[in-house]
Amino acid sequence: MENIYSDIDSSNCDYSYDEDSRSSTQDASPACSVDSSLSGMQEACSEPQQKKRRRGRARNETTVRVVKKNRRVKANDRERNRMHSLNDALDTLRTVLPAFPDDTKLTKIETLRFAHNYIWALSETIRIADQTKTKPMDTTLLLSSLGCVADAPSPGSEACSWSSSASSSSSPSSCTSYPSSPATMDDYGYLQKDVVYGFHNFVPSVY
DNA sequence: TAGGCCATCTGGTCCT
DNA sequence: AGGACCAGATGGCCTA
Repeated sequence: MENIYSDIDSSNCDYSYDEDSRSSTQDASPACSVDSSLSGMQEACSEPQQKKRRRGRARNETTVRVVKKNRRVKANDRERNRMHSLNDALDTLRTVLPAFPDDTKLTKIETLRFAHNYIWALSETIRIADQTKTKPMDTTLLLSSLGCVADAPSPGSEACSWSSSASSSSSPSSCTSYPSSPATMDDYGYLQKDVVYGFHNFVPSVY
């Protein structure tokens, strides 16, 4: 990607990033040390030799560059914080999702898909519970409604697998193909977890 | 070593 | 004008 500051005369003050260290944030250091506040950048980079030539115009150009650079650095900082907050939200989301036995951290896309399907599963649970209000709660029925085989063991057993006749109730649009879901999630390959149980069967969202 | 995931930078666009 | 949001590009790290 083109660096907007790459046209800066290196004999003057090289504000352009080192191409090799550009992407590493913390250690991404421009050739001319620039902190996020950019305070004192001009002073640190300007030299008496440069002050001599094309004084007025050069200073304007430099000022413009510094202003641009300042904005860019601030924008980068904001973007970094924005992404950090997004990651924090994902972490929070992970904490309310059932954990995998091997404690493997879900990737971002896995977290979103899992959450999506988990919500749908819980909604189905509520729906079935409402339907059977007059009867005592039946775990087997719930599991069946969630797509697990009728004789599925309790969550925690890896024997719980998708049934080919899952609930016909309305589900999120991306889940409409659940009834035709494969017996094993490996067929989708969305999540390469060896041990999947209970609600984890909902991880392989059909997108 | 290839591929997946991730963090970061960057410029464009939209919104306030 | 400046901030938020977004998507593309890039490079590092890790794993099969």
